[in-house]
Amino acid sequence: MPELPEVETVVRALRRQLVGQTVTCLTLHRPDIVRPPTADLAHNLVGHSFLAIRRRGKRILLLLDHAILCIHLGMTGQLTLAPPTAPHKPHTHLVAGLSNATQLRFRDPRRFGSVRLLPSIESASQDLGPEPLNLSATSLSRLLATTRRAIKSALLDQSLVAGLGNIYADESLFAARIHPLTPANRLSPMQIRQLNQSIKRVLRRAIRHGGSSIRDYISVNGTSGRFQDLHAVYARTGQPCTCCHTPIARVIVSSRSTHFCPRCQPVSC
DNA sequence: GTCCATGTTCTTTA
DNA sequence: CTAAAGAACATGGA
Repeated sequence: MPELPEVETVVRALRRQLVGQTVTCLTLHRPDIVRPPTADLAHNLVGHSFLAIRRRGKRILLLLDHAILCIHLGMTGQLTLAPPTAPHKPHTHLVAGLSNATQLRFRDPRRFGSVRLLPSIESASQDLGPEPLNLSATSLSRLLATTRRAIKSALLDQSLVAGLGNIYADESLFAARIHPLTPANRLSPMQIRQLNQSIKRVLRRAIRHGGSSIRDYISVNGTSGRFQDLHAVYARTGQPCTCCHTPIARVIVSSRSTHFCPRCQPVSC
């Protein structure tokens, strides 16, 4: 489940190896990962160079001279660099040959991922809230005041804040000691400051550890992240809380598994 | 064979 | 009308 830290890890690795490379050829094994379906990827990529690489929320932005290639990893997407001689893993949907004789490969068994051609950097932020790493408590407070949904549900909403998914929403709420079902607009100013700080700390620490390799996530050179070993609540149902040893509980919020410590994250009223 | 994992988008409900 | 909840998508693994 690539979320902000996993995407950031991929982007940093790609930046070192991909910037300056020119696309020499393109093979699209599954054209249905390209959106819109009418976009002519080969025409727009072959002969063009990658000028820069950025991340926006969970989106990977490869800047070309005339457009932006926007890649979303969905749930199981992998973006790797490999020599042409390396065998293709199943579900490899796109292969771009590069001028340094390596290949940029995109595989995605579940095909929730996508590859888009965008006209401008502004269009890459369409429907996305601010970056959580540059967010002030005041801004977060204003955003959360607009909804009465459970805070867990609000944190998953990319149009509110961009980049958190199920793992880091749960980990951030645990670090802030906030119950995931608390209505977003009922958090105290103190809780919001705590949450804002916790989100940043959790995300920075996860980035430092190369993200979480839960199921399919790997970085550009095929290496796994290490942050899954440091999760306090995610996928730890029934195991003792790292802080108070109470068994971690699991509830469903917004039809997603939500993990929390009933003692460290009490319902606040 | 059943159930579960989840990011996004579309549809339905309140 | 709007906000929120729910369904659907896809596929491998337990």
